[in-house]
Amino acid sequence: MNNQQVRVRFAPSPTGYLHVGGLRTALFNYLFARKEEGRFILRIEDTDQKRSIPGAVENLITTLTRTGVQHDEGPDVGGDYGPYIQSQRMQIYQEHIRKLLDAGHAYYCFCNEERLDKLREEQRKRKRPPMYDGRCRNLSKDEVEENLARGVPSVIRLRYPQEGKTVFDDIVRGRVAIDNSQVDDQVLIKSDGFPTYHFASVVDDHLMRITHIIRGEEWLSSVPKHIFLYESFGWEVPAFVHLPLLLNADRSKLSKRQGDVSVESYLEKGYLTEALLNFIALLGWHSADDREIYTLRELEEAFSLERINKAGAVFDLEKLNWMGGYYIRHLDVGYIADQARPFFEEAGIDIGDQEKYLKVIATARDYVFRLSDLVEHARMFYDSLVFTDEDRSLLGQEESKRILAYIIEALGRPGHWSPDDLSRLVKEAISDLGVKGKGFYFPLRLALFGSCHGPDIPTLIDILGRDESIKRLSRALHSE
RNA sequence: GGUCCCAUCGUCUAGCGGUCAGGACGCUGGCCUCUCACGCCGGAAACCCGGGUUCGAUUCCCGGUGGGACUACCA
Repeated sequence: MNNQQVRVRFAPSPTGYLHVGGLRTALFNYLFARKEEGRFILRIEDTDQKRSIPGAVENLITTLTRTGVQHDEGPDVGGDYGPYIQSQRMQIYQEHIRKLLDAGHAYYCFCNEERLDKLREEQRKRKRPPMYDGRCRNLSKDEVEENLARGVPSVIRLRYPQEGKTVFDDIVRGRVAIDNSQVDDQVLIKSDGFPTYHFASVVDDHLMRITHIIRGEEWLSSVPKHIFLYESFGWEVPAFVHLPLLLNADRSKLSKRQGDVSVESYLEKGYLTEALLNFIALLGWHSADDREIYTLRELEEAFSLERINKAGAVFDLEKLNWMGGYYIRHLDVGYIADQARPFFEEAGIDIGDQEKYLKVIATARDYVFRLSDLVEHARMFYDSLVFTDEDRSLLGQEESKRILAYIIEALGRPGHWSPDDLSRLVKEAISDLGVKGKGFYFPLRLALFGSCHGPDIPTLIDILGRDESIKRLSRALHSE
């Protein structure tokens, strides 16, 4: 497969949402494809009828697209190797299982679930690995025909060799060897006629000309089955790349129950896709230098399979938060403002004044790590302020009143107030009134912003504008 | 239980025989500043254990321990 074009795929099952581990897998596939000028394919693995959820495919595509991890071929955009939804490929699986059956690499099995359960239970009790005992492995042709004719429910199993061992090379793990005696006669076709993952993915990966299988480490131990299938068909075996798992804080495989695992939920909370992607890229991959901040485009350039880590990586929310804040502060203000707009609309805040809105975002973004938090840090620029008794007591002091009155009077004078003018005004006020430090700033900030702590006074007045500032100061002055 | 995978600060990681074991998050001290936040500067913090190989092992090999994954007619 030397000069072949690189083709990789992300093959999620449509369970309703995109798992962050899935996004990481998708991202690494995507990055490798871009880096190698190959193709990134999206394939839907919906062979489990029970787990398929309506609308899940659309949602998956929407989310993937939102993050920028864009596929070149898939159910929505098509391609030369479709259909890209497995439930629409039943014919293909039927044809291929026939070949396996004819060649003796697969066989019908009529064991029912009850017998299988009992078998496994006993094996477990005897501390033997739970595996199919091969009862139907050597059924005569007649017996099979008869059972089929009688309509006995059946599955089709892989006739996996019981001797020898399978050795293969994984790009991140190196050489891996597994004894064939450890490998089960995996079900290939379920009693409902649908293929299992193992069968469908091998057939599709071959038919779709996949060159590198990049997926989670949980698949590592089933590679021998897959290799045996490729060889049974006489197909070339693709390269394997098993990614380290994403972990909970307790180092178990990342799962819900221990926090959010759906990409949608992070997006809903207002994490920027830029931050999420950058953060996730660093879970299991790292460049040789100390660089950690990358745009998607930069990742496409820097990525390589060789620098993928072997050990699992804990999904550390703290670091994601930091990165979220970093991106909110460093990306273009206008862009951040646009991205944040839906959150303000949802909160019912009128952000019609674009100039003011931009100034608000420019200030508020110093305080947050997600878009949704921007709302809470911007509220006081839009809503009328609510004072506590303690606030009133501070505002009611003589000195506070003098300060407020002074600024009200000054702002009331005709003319335009630039931020520089406002800084000058503050300095003059301090010297004229003979009050400084917190004694000066706290009442003012409280009156304008609703809190003693926050942005500096010129910034506040500049954002609010002269009229609103005077209004707030006056209200505070008469707040008793 | 069996098989496989993995093992550097709490977390993400750099390291590919000789380094004061580097960076980032978090924590922490300071600076900036009226305050908060941002930002900047500094600090504490790691090579799982035991054998080898070697002049010398975090690094190579073996064993142990620990953790994880898989062990379905789920993917």
